[in-house]
Amino acid sequence: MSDLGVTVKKSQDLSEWYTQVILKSELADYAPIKGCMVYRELAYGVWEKIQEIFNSKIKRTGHKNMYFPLLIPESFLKKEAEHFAGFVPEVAWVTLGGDSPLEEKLAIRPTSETIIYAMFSKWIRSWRDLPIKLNQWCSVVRWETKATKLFLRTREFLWQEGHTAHATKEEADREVMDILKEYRDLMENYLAIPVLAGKKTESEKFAGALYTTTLEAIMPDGKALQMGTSHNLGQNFSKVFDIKFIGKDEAEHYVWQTSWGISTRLIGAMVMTHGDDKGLVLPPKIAPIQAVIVPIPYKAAQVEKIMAKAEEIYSRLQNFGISTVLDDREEYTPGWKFNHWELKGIPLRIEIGPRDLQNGQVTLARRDTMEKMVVKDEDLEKTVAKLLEEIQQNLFNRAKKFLEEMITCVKTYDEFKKVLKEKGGFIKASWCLSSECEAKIKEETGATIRLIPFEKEALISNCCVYCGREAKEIVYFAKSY
RNA sequence: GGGGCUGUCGGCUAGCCUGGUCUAGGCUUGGAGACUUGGGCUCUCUAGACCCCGGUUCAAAUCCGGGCAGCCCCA
Repeated sequence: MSDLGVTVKKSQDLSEWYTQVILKSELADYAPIKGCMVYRELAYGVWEKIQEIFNSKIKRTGHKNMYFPLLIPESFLKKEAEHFAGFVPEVAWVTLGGDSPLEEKLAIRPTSETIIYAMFSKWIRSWRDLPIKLNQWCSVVRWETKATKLFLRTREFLWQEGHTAHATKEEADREVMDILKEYRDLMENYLAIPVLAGKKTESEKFAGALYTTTLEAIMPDGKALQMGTSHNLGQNFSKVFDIKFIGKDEAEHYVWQTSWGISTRLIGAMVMTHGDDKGLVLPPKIAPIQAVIVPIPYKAAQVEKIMAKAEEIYSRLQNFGISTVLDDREEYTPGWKFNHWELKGIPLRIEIGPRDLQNGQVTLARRDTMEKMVVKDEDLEKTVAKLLEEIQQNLFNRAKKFLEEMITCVKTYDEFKKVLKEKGGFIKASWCLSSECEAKIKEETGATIRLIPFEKEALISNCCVYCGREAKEIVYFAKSY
Protein backbone atom coordinates (compact mmCIF):
# COMPACT_ATOMS: atom_id res chain seq x y z
CA MET A 1 0.00 0.00 0.00
CA SER A 2 1.25 3.48 -0.75
CA ASP A 3 1.27 6.16 1.94
CA LEU A 4 -1.69 7.87 0.32
CA GLY A 5 -3.74 6.04 2.90
CA VAL A 6 -3.42 5.78 6.65
CA THR A 7 -0.22 3.89 7.51
CA VAL A 8 -0.86 2.98 11.13
CA LYS A 9 -3.60 0.90 12.65
CA LYS A 10 -6.10 2.63 14.89
CA SER A 11 -5.57 0.01 17.58
CA GLN A 12 -1.79 0.37 17.41
CA ASP A 13 -1.23 4.08 17.80
CA LEU A 14 -4.43 6.07 18.18
CA SER A 15 -2.72 9.41 18.32
CA GLU A 16 -0.74 8.98 15.09
CA TRP A 17 -3.75 7.36 13.42
CA TYR A 18 -5.94 10.30 14.43
CA THR A 19 -3.59 12.90 12.96
CA GLN A 20 -3.08 10.94 9.74
CA VAL A 21 -6.78 10.33 9.19
CA ILE A 22 -7.59 14.01 9.55
CA LEU A 23 -4.79 15.20 7.28
CA LYS A 24 -5.09 12.51 4.64
CA SER A 25 -8.87 12.60 4.39
CA GLU A 26 -8.46 16.36 3.95
CA LEU A 27 -10.84 16.97 6.81
CA ALA A 28 -8.54 19.64 8.22
CA ASP A 29 -4.96 20.86 8.26
CA TYR A 30 -2.49 22.63 10.51
CA ALA A 31 -2.36 26.38 9.99
CA PRO A 32 0.98 28.17 9.99
CA ILE A 33 0.20 29.66 13.41
CA LYS A 34 0.97 27.64 16.49
CA GLY A 35 -2.08 25.97 17.89
CA CYS A 36 -4.35 26.92 15.02
CA MET A 37 -6.01 24.78 12.38
CA VAL A 38 -7.90 25.06 9.12
CA TYR A 39 -11.32 23.47 8.83
CA ARG A 40 -11.32 22.27 5.22
CA GLU A 41 -14.47 21.70 3.21
CA LEU A 42 -15.20 18.28 4.65
CA ALA A 43 -14.88 19.36 8.29
CA TYR A 44 -16.72 22.59 7.62
CA GLY A 45 -19.42 20.63 5.81
CA VAL A 46 -19.90 18.50 8.92
CA TRP A 47 -19.96 21.65 11.06
CA GLU A 48 -22.64 23.14 8.80
CA LYS A 49 -24.69 19.98 9.30
CA ILE A 50 -24.33 20.36 13.07
CA GLN A 51 -25.38 24.00 12.78
CA GLU A 52 -28.38 23.08 10.67
CA ILE A 53 -29.56 20.43 13.12
CA PHE A 54 -28.99 22.47 16.26
CA ASN A 55 -30.42 25.68 14.80
CA SER A 56 -33.64 23.91 13.92
CA LYS A 57 -33.87 22.52 17.45
CA ILE A 58 -33.37 25.82 19.28
CA LYS A 59 -35.47 27.85 16.89
CA ARG A 60 -38.37 25.55 17.65
CA THR A 61 -38.00 26.51 21.30
CA GLY A 62 -37.85 30.24 20.64
CA HIS A 63 -34.11 30.92 20.75
CA LYS A 64 -32.75 33.60 18.42
CA ASN A 65 -29.34 33.81 16.80
CA MET A 66 -27.36 37.01 17.33
CA TYR A 67 -23.77 38.17 17.08
CA PHE A 68 -21.69 39.96 19.72
CA PRO A 69 -18.21 41.53 19.47
CA LEU A 70 -15.00 39.58 19.37
CA LEU A 71 -13.32 41.99 21.79
CA ILE A 72 -14.16 42.27 25.46
CA PRO A 73 -12.89 45.10 27.70
CA GLU A 74 -10.78 43.85 30.59
CA SER A 75 -13.06 45.54 33.11
CA PHE A 76 -16.04 43.45 31.90
CA LEU A 77 -14.14 40.23 32.21
CA LYS A 78 -13.08 41.17 35.75
CA LYS A 79 -16.57 41.80 37.09
CA GLU A 80 -17.32 38.24 38.07
CA ALA A 81 -14.25 37.26 40.12
CA GLU A 82 -14.51 33.49 39.81
CA HIS A 83 -15.14 33.74 36.08
CA PHE A 84 -12.12 36.00 35.57
CA ALA A 85 -9.84 33.79 37.64
CA GLY A 86 -10.94 30.76 35.64
CA PHE A 87 -10.26 32.26 32.24
CA VAL A 88 -7.46 34.79 32.65
CA PRO A 89 -4.57 32.27 32.36
CA GLU A 90 -5.52 31.59 28.77
CA VAL A 91 -6.81 34.91 27.51
CA ALA A 92 -5.18 36.56 24.47
CA TRP A 93 -5.10 40.34 24.76
CA VAL A 94 -5.19 43.19 22.27
CA THR A 95 -3.06 46.02 23.66
CA LEU A 96 -2.24 48.10 20.59
CA GLY A 97 -4.33 49.98 18.03
CA GLY A 98 -1.91 50.68 15.24
CA ASP A 99 1.12 51.98 17.11
CA SER A 100 -0.62 53.42 20.13
CA PRO A 101 -1.27 51.47 23.31
CA LEU A 102 -4.97 51.12 24.20
CA GLU A 103 -6.25 52.81 27.33
CA GLU A 104 -7.90 49.59 28.36
CA LYS A 105 -6.68 46.30 26.98
CA LEU A 106 -9.22 44.12 25.17
CA ALA A 107 -9.61 40.38 25.56
CA ILE A 108 -10.20 38.25 22.50
CA ARG A 109 -13.28 36.40 23.76
CA PRO A 110 -12.57 33.09 25.46
CA THR A 111 -16.35 32.97 25.98
CA SER A 112 -18.92 35.76 25.75
CA GLU A 113 -20.84 35.83 29.04
CA THR A 114 -19.57 39.24 30.06
CA ILE A 115 -20.06 41.14 26.82
CA ILE A 116 -23.52 39.63 26.35
CA TYR A 117 -24.62 40.30 29.91
CA ALA A 118 -23.51 43.91 29.67
CA MET A 119 -26.16 44.15 26.93
CA PHE A 120 -28.74 42.22 28.96
CA SER A 121 -28.62 44.88 31.68
CA LYS A 122 -29.53 47.45 29.05
CA TRP A 123 -32.29 45.39 27.43
CA ILE A 124 -34.10 43.94 30.45
CA ARG A 125 -36.52 46.16 32.39
CA SER A 126 -39.65 44.20 33.20
CA TRP A 127 -40.83 40.61 33.57
CA ARG A 128 -42.35 41.13 30.12
CA ASP A 129 -38.83 41.22 28.63
CA LEU A 130 -38.18 37.71 29.93
CA PRO A 131 -37.12 35.14 29.09
CA ILE A 132 -34.34 36.19 26.75
CA LYS A 133 -33.05 33.20 24.87
CA LEU A 134 -30.23 33.76 22.41
CA ASN A 135 -27.44 31.95 20.75
CA GLN A 136 -24.35 32.84 18.77
CA TRP A 137 -22.16 30.85 16.40
CA CYS A 138 -18.62 32.15 16.51
CA SER A 139 -15.04 31.27 17.26
CA VAL A 140 -13.30 31.77 20.59
CA VAL A 141 -9.64 31.91 21.53
CA ARG A 142 -8.06 30.22 24.51
CA TRP A 143 -4.29 30.51 24.66
CA GLU A 144 -3.44 26.86 25.28
CA THR A 145 0.15 26.00 26.10
CA LYS A 146 -0.18 22.26 25.68
CA ALA A 147 0.37 20.40 22.43
CA THR A 148 -2.14 21.00 19.66
CA LYS A 149 -4.55 18.20 18.93
CA LEU A 150 -6.66 18.88 15.86
CA PHE A 151 -10.29 19.61 16.83
CA LEU A 152 -9.67 18.69 20.48
CA ARG A 153 -7.14 21.27 21.59
CA THR A 154 -6.53 24.32 19.41
CA ARG A 155 -6.14 27.94 20.40
CA GLU A 156 -9.02 29.04 18.26
CA PHE A 157 -12.08 26.89 17.74
CA LEU A 158 -15.62 27.20 16.41
CA TRP A 159 -18.52 26.80 18.75
CA GLN A 160 -22.02 27.78 19.62
CA GLU A 161 -22.78 29.57 22.87
CA GLY A 162 -26.31 29.98 24.15
CA HIS A 163 -27.25 32.55 26.78
CA THR A 164 -30.58 32.94 28.49
CA ALA A 165 -32.11 35.06 31.22
CA HIS A 166 -35.14 33.97 33.24
CA ALA A 167 -37.37 35.25 36.00
CA THR A 168 -36.93 32.26 38.28
CA LYS A 169 -34.38 29.64 39.21
CA GLU A 170 -36.82 26.89 38.29
CA GLU A 171 -37.14 28.23 34.78
CA ALA A 172 -33.37 28.41 34.44
CA ASP A 173 -33.06 24.86 35.78
CA ARG A 174 -35.50 23.69 33.14
CA GLU A 175 -33.62 25.50 30.38
CA VAL A 176 -30.33 23.88 31.41
CA MET A 177 -31.90 20.43 31.21
CA ASP A 178 -33.84 21.09 27.99
CA ILE A 179 -30.66 22.10 26.21
CA LEU A 180 -28.73 19.16 27.60
CA LYS A 181 -31.44 16.91 26.19
CA GLU A 182 -31.13 18.49 22.76
CA TYR A 183 -27.34 18.12 22.90
CA ARG A 184 -27.72 14.49 23.75
CA ASP A 185 -30.10 13.95 20.85
CA LEU A 186 -27.62 15.60 18.47
CA MET A 187 -24.74 13.49 19.74
CA GLU A 188 -26.50 10.15 19.92
CA ASN A 189 -28.96 10.31 17.06
CA TYR A 190 -26.94 12.30 14.54
CA LEU A 191 -23.26 11.93 15.40
CA ALA A 192 -23.96 8.39 16.65
CA ILE A 193 -21.85 8.97 19.76
CA PRO A 194 -23.39 7.67 23.00
CA VAL A 195 -22.83 9.84 26.06
CA LEU A 196 -23.22 9.82 29.82
CA ALA A 197 -25.09 12.71 31.39
CA GLY A 198 -24.58 14.26 34.77
CA LYS A 199 -23.47 17.14 36.93
CA LYS A 200 -19.93 18.42 37.37
CA THR A 201 -18.36 18.64 40.81
CA GLU A 202 -17.63 22.05 42.36
CA SER A 203 -14.03 21.96 41.19
CA GLU A 204 -14.91 20.98 37.62
CA LYS A 205 -17.85 23.34 37.08
CA PHE A 206 -17.76 26.35 34.76
CA ALA A 207 -16.02 29.37 36.30
CA GLY A 208 -18.81 31.56 37.64
CA ALA A 209 -21.62 29.02 37.46
CA LEU A 210 -23.98 27.83 40.16
CA TYR A 211 -23.69 24.34 38.69
CA THR A 212 -22.66 22.72 35.42
CA THR A 213 -24.22 19.79 33.63
CA THR A 214 -22.23 17.77 31.13
CA LEU A 215 -22.28 15.06 28.50
CA GLU A 216 -19.25 12.81 28.34
CA ALA A 217 -18.19 10.28 25.73
CA ILE A 218 -15.48 7.64 25.79
CA MET A 219 -12.73 7.45 23.19
CA PRO A 220 -11.12 4.21 21.93
CA ASP A 221 -8.05 4.70 24.13
CA GLY A 222 -10.24 4.78 27.22
CA LYS A 223 -10.04 8.52 27.80
CA ALA A 224 -13.21 10.52 28.34
CA LEU A 225 -14.11 13.50 26.20
CA GLN A 226 -16.38 16.31 27.37
CA MET A 227 -18.85 16.76 24.52
CA GLY A 228 -20.96 19.65 25.71
CA THR A 229 -21.91 21.56 28.84
CA SER A 230 -24.95 23.46 30.03
CA HIS A 231 -24.66 25.75 33.02
CA ASN A 232 -27.02 27.33 35.47
CA LEU A 233 -25.27 30.61 36.27
CA GLY A 234 -27.66 31.46 39.06
CA GLN A 235 -27.59 35.18 39.81
CA ASN A 236 -23.79 35.41 39.90
CA PHE A 237 -23.57 37.43 36.72
CA SER A 238 -26.84 39.33 37.03
CA LYS A 239 -25.67 40.76 40.35
CA VAL A 240 -22.36 42.06 38.99
CA PHE A 241 -23.78 43.22 35.66
CA ASP A 242 -26.87 44.64 37.33
CA ILE A 243 -29.43 42.74 35.27
CA LYS A 244 -32.68 43.49 37.09
CA PHE A 245 -36.34 43.38 36.21
CA ILE A 246 -39.55 44.54 37.82
CA GLY A 247 -41.57 41.42 38.52
CA LYS A 248 -45.32 40.91 38.50
CA ASP A 249 -45.03 41.58 42.21
CA GLU A 250 -43.80 45.11 41.35
CA ALA A 251 -40.50 44.43 43.13
CA GLU A 252 -37.00 44.39 41.65
CA HIS A 253 -35.33 41.03 41.06
CA TYR A 254 -32.07 39.85 39.57
CA VAL A 255 -32.49 37.49 36.62
CA TRP A 256 -31.47 33.83 36.66
CA GLN A 257 -29.20 32.89 33.80
CA THR A 258 -27.95 29.92 31.83
CA SER A 259 -25.22 29.42 29.27
CA TRP A 260 -24.33 26.36 27.22
CA GLY A 261 -22.03 25.33 24.43
CA ILE A 262 -20.82 22.70 22.01
CA SER A 263 -17.83 23.03 19.75
CA THR A 264 -15.97 21.55 16.79
CA ARG A 265 -14.60 19.11 19.35
CA LEU A 266 -17.58 17.02 18.40
CA ILE A 267 -15.95 16.45 15.02
CA GLY A 268 -12.81 15.12 16.70
CA ALA A 269 -14.94 12.79 18.81
CA MET A 270 -16.71 11.56 15.68
CA VAL A 271 -13.40 10.84 13.95
CA MET A 272 -12.09 8.83 16.89
CA THR A 273 -15.30 7.01 17.64
CA HIS A 274 -16.18 5.76 14.16
CA GLY A 275 -12.98 5.85 12.07
CA ASP A 276 -11.13 2.66 11.15
CA ASP A 277 -7.87 1.53 9.53
CA LYS A 278 -9.07 2.73 6.14
CA GLY A 279 -9.87 6.23 7.32
CA LEU A 280 -12.89 8.24 8.35
CA VAL A 281 -16.36 6.79 8.77
CA LEU A 282 -19.06 9.45 8.72
CA PRO A 283 -22.49 8.76 10.19
CA PRO A 284 -24.98 9.19 7.30
CA LYS A 285 -27.02 11.88 9.07
CA ILE A 286 -23.99 14.11 9.47
CA ALA A 287 -22.14 13.29 6.24
CA PRO A 288 -22.06 16.18 3.75
CA ILE A 289 -21.91 13.49 1.05
CA GLN A 290 -23.91 10.35 1.79
CA ALA A 291 -23.26 8.30 -1.32
CA VAL A 292 -20.70 8.27 -4.09
CA ILE A 293 -21.24 6.73 -7.50
CA VAL A 294 -18.22 5.13 -9.14
CA PRO A 295 -18.74 4.06 -12.77
CA ILE A 296 -16.66 1.13 -14.03
CA PRO A 297 -16.27 1.97 -17.73
CA TYR A 298 -14.63 -0.95 -19.51
CA LYS A 299 -13.69 0.15 -22.97
CA ALA A 300 -14.94 -3.07 -24.57
CA ALA A 301 -18.32 -2.47 -22.97
CA GLN A 302 -20.37 0.55 -23.93
CA VAL A 303 -18.80 3.33 -21.94
CA GLU A 304 -21.49 5.82 -22.92
CA LYS A 305 -24.24 3.55 -21.62
CA ILE A 306 -22.49 3.08 -18.31
CA MET A 307 -21.94 6.81 -17.90
CA ALA A 308 -25.54 7.54 -18.86
CA LYS A 309 -26.73 5.03 -16.26
CA ALA A 310 -24.45 6.55 -13.62
CA GLU A 311 -25.89 9.98 -14.33
CA GLU A 312 -29.42 8.65 -14.19
CA ILE A 313 -28.73 7.10 -10.78
CA TYR A 314 -27.20 10.35 -9.63
CA SER A 315 -30.34 12.35 -10.50
CA ARG A 316 -32.64 9.77 -9.01
CA LEU A 317 -30.80 9.76 -5.68
CA GLN A 318 -30.51 13.56 -5.55
CA ASN A 319 -34.25 13.83 -6.20
CA PHE A 320 -34.82 11.32 -3.43
CA GLY A 321 -33.02 13.64 -1.03
CA ILE A 322 -29.78 11.71 -0.78
CA SER A 323 -26.67 13.85 -1.04
CA THR A 324 -24.69 12.16 -3.80
CA VAL A 325 -21.50 12.65 -5.79
CA LEU A 326 -20.81 11.13 -9.18
CA ASP A 327 -17.08 10.52 -9.50
CA ASP A 328 -16.74 10.54 -13.27
CA ARG A 329 -13.08 11.54 -13.35
CA GLU A 330 -11.32 9.67 -16.13
CA GLU A 331 -7.81 10.00 -14.77
CA TYR A 332 -8.35 7.63 -11.85
CA THR A 333 -9.12 3.92 -11.85
CA PRO A 334 -12.13 2.60 -9.94
CA GLY A 335 -9.84 0.94 -7.40
CA TRP A 336 -8.19 4.26 -6.69
CA LYS A 337 -11.56 5.93 -6.24
CA PHE A 338 -12.75 3.22 -3.83
CA ASN A 339 -9.81 3.93 -1.55
CA HIS A 340 -10.18 7.66 -1.93
CA TRP A 341 -13.83 7.81 -0.84
CA GLU A 342 -13.29 5.28 1.90
CA LEU A 343 -10.56 7.48 3.34
CA LYS A 344 -13.04 10.35 3.32
CA GLY A 345 -15.62 8.23 5.13
CA ILE A 346 -18.51 8.46 2.66
CA PRO A 347 -21.10 6.05 4.10
CA LEU A 348 -22.17 4.34 0.89
CA ARG A 349 -20.58 3.58 -2.48
CA ILE A 350 -22.55 2.74 -5.57
CA GLU A 351 -20.77 0.91 -8.39
CA ILE A 352 -22.14 0.67 -11.88
CA GLY A 353 -20.27 -1.46 -14.41
CA PRO A 354 -20.98 -3.66 -17.48
CA ARG A 355 -22.10 -6.55 -15.30
CA ASP A 356 -24.60 -4.36 -13.46
CA LEU A 357 -25.86 -2.83 -16.66
CA GLN A 358 -26.42 -6.23 -18.19
CA ASN A 359 -28.35 -7.53 -15.18
CA GLY A 360 -30.39 -4.40 -14.49
CA GLN A 361 -28.75 -3.97 -11.09
CA VAL A 362 -26.29 -1.81 -9.18
CA THR A 363 -23.64 -2.79 -6.64
CA LEU A 364 -23.62 -1.17 -3.20
CA ALA A 365 -20.79 -1.15 -0.67
CA ARG A 366 -21.25 0.09 2.89
CA ARG A 367 -18.43 1.92 4.59
CA ASP A 368 -19.12 0.73 8.13
CA THR A 369 -18.95 -3.01 7.48
CA MET A 370 -17.27 -2.95 4.02
CA GLU A 371 -20.06 -5.31 2.95
CA LYS A 372 -20.90 -5.40 -0.77
CA MET A 373 -24.32 -6.24 -2.17
CA VAL A 374 -26.31 -6.16 -5.37
CA VAL A 375 -29.68 -4.47 -5.69
CA LYS A 376 -32.28 -4.42 -8.48
CA ASP A 377 -32.27 -1.13 -10.29
CA GLU A 378 -35.89 -0.34 -9.44
CA ASP A 379 -35.29 -0.85 -5.71
CA LEU A 380 -32.32 1.53 -5.60
CA GLU A 381 -33.73 4.59 -3.81
CA LYS A 382 -35.56 2.56 -1.22
CA THR A 383 -32.58 0.32 -0.50
CA VAL A 384 -30.12 3.18 -0.30
CA ALA A 385 -32.32 5.04 2.18
CA LYS A 386 -32.74 1.91 4.25
CA LEU A 387 -29.01 1.16 4.22
CA LEU A 388 -28.12 4.67 5.33
CA GLU A 389 -30.42 4.24 8.30
CA GLU A 390 -28.88 0.87 9.07
CA ILE A 391 -25.37 2.31 8.93
CA GLN A 392 -26.40 5.15 11.23
CA GLN A 393 -27.87 2.67 13.70
CA ASN A 394 -24.97 0.24 13.45
CA LEU A 395 -22.41 2.95 14.20
CA PHE A 396 -24.35 4.01 17.26
CA ASN A 397 -24.86 0.45 18.49
CA ARG A 398 -21.18 -0.34 18.11
CA ALA A 399 -20.17 2.77 20.03
CA LYS A 400 -22.83 2.17 22.68
CA LYS A 401 -21.58 -1.35 23.29
CA PHE A 402 -18.05 -0.02 23.68
CA LEU A 403 -19.16 2.68 26.11
CA GLU A 404 -20.94 0.10 28.25
CA GLU A 405 -17.88 -2.14 28.25
CA MET A 406 -15.76 0.80 29.34
CA ILE A 407 -17.64 1.42 32.57
CA THR A 408 -16.17 -0.44 35.53
CA CYS A 409 -17.41 -0.42 39.11
CA VAL A 410 -14.80 -0.48 41.82
CA LYS A 411 -14.94 -0.62 45.62
CA THR A 412 -11.34 -0.03 46.65
CA TYR A 413 -8.66 2.45 45.70
CA ASP A 414 -6.30 -0.38 44.72
CA GLU A 415 -8.90 -1.68 42.29
CA PHE A 416 -9.40 1.87 41.09
CA LYS A 417 -5.72 2.32 40.24
CA LYS A 418 -5.49 -1.10 38.64
CA VAL A 419 -8.49 -0.56 36.36
CA LEU A 420 -7.33 2.92 35.43
CA LYS A 421 -3.91 1.65 34.47
CA GLU A 422 -4.86 -1.55 32.69
CA LYS A 423 -8.20 -0.76 31.11
CA GLY A 424 -9.02 2.94 31.34
CA GLY A 425 -12.53 4.13 30.63
CA PHE A 426 -15.06 5.30 33.18
CA ILE A 427 -14.66 4.09 36.71
CA LYS A 428 -17.75 4.12 38.83
CA ALA A 429 -17.07 4.50 42.52
CA SER A 430 -18.53 5.82 45.75
CA TRP A 431 -17.41 9.24 46.92
CA CYS A 432 -17.77 11.23 50.12
CA LEU A 433 -18.28 14.64 48.40
CA SER A 434 -15.02 16.06 49.73
CA SER A 435 -12.97 18.02 47.23
CA GLU A 436 -9.79 16.97 49.04
CA CYS A 437 -10.39 13.34 48.07
CA GLU A 438 -11.16 14.45 44.54
CA ALA A 439 -7.93 16.49 44.35
CA LYS A 440 -5.82 13.70 45.84
CA ILE A 441 -7.12 11.18 43.35
CA LYS A 442 -6.39 13.57 40.51
CA GLU A 443 -2.90 14.19 41.81
CA GLU A 444 -2.10 10.53 42.33
CA THR A 445 -3.72 9.03 39.24
CA GLY A 446 -4.53 11.78 36.77
CA ALA A 447 -8.21 10.82 36.81
CA THR A 448 -10.93 13.37 37.50
CA ILE A 449 -14.58 13.09 38.36
CA ARG A 450 -16.22 13.44 34.97
CA LEU A 451 -19.72 13.56 36.31
CA ILE A 452 -22.19 12.80 39.05
CA PRO A 453 -25.01 10.94 37.27
CA PHE A 454 -28.51 12.42 37.35
CA GLU A 455 -30.19 9.11 37.99
CA LYS A 456 -29.43 8.15 41.55
CA GLU A 457 -28.01 4.67 41.73
CA ALA A 458 -27.45 2.49 44.75
CA LEU A 459 -23.99 3.02 46.27
CA ILE A 460 -21.40 0.45 45.21
CA SER A 461 -19.86 0.68 48.60
CA ASN A 462 -20.84 2.64 51.71
CA CYS A 463 -17.32 4.00 51.93
CA CYS A 464 -15.59 6.65 49.86
CA VAL A 465 -13.19 4.96 47.45
CA TYR A 466 -10.34 7.20 48.65
CA CYS A 467 -10.77 8.09 52.30
CA GLY A 468 -13.09 5.32 53.45
CA ARG A 469 -15.45 7.72 55.21
CA GLU A 470 -19.18 7.57 54.56
CA ALA A 471 -19.95 7.74 50.84
CA LYS A 472 -22.69 10.07 49.58
CA GLU A 473 -22.67 9.70 45.80
CA ILE A 474 -21.81 7.37 42.96
CA VAL A 475 -19.54 9.22 40.53
CA TYR A 476 -17.75 8.47 37.26
CA PHE A 477 -13.99 8.99 37.18
CA ALA A 478 -11.80 8.94 34.07
CA LYS A 479 -8.71 10.36 32.50
CA SER A 480 -9.80 12.85 29.94
CA TYR A 481 -8.82 14.82 26.87
C1' G B 1 4.30 22.54 34.61
C1' G B 2 8.58 18.78 33.73
C1' G B 3 11.31 15.47 30.35
C1' G B 4 12.44 13.56 25.51
C1' C B 5 12.32 13.36 20.11
C1' U B 6 11.87 15.49 15.20
C1' G B 7 12.16 19.28 11.05
C1' U B 8 15.39 17.78 3.43
C1' C B 9 10.82 18.55 -3.28
C1' G B 10 3.23 18.83 -2.18
C1' G B 11 3.67 13.75 0.90
C1' C B 12 7.17 9.74 2.73
C1' U B 13 12.23 9.50 3.01
C1' A B 14 18.22 8.73 1.73
C1' G B 15 22.33 11.78 3.00
C1' C B 16 24.03 14.20 8.85
C1' C B 17 27.44 10.42 13.31
C1' U B 18 32.98 11.23 10.39
C1' G B 19 31.83 19.11 6.95
C1' G B 20 34.13 18.94 0.61
C1' U B 21 32.15 14.38 -6.02
C1' C B 22 25.34 17.04 -2.95
C1' U B 23 25.11 20.12 -9.49
C1' A B 24 21.16 16.70 -2.85
C1' G B 25 19.33 10.29 -4.51
C1' G B 26 14.71 7.25 -4.27
C1' C B 27 9.42 6.33 -3.88
C1' U B 28 4.95 8.91 -4.23
C1' U B 29 2.31 13.14 -5.75
C1' G B 30 1.57 17.43 -9.58
C1' G B 31 1.75 18.56 -15.21
C1' A B 32 1.83 16.42 -20.66
C1' G B 33 0.96 11.95 -23.37
C1' A B 34 0.01 6.72 -24.29
C1' C B 35 -2.25 2.40 -22.39
C1' U B 36 -5.86 0.83 -18.93
C1' U B 37 -10.38 0.55 -15.69
C1' G B 38 -15.05 -4.74 -10.81
C1' G B 39 -9.80 -2.71 -4.97
C1' G B 40 -4.51 2.62 -4.94
C1' C B 41 -2.56 -0.39 -13.33
C1' U B 42 1.79 0.29 -16.48
C1' C B 43 5.22 3.09 -19.47
C1' U B 44 7.63 7.75 -21.52
C1' C B 45 8.66 12.86 -20.76
C1' U B 46 8.55 16.85 -17.15
C1' A B 47 8.29 19.96 -12.56
C1' G B 48 9.65 20.17 -7.49
C1' A B 49 13.39 20.54 -1.28
C1' C B 50 18.03 21.26 2.81
C1' C B 51 12.24 25.38 8.53
C1' C B 52 14.20 30.55 10.02
C1' C B 53 18.20 33.69 12.19
C1' G B 54 23.07 33.80 13.84
C1' G B 55 27.94 31.39 14.86
C1' U B 56 32.33 28.07 13.80
C1' U B 57 35.08 27.07 9.11
C1' C B 58 38.81 28.01 3.22
C1' A B 59 34.10 25.19 2.94
C1' A B 60 27.69 23.76 6.43
C1' A B 61 21.83 19.86 4.63
C1' U B 62 25.82 17.95 7.91
C1' C B 63 28.88 20.95 13.76
C1' C B 64 27.21 24.86 17.68
C1' G B 65 23.51 28.58 19.73
C1' G B 66 18.78 30.76 19.46
C1' G B 67 13.92 31.00 17.30
C1' C B 68 9.65 28.82 15.04
C1' A B 69 6.73 24.47 14.24
C1' G B 70 5.18 19.41 15.14
C1' C B 71 5.11 14.77 17.98
C1' C B 72 5.61 11.58 22.34
C1' C B 73 5.93 10.55 27.66
C1' C B 74 5.13 12.13 32.75
C1' A B 75 2.24 15.53 36.16
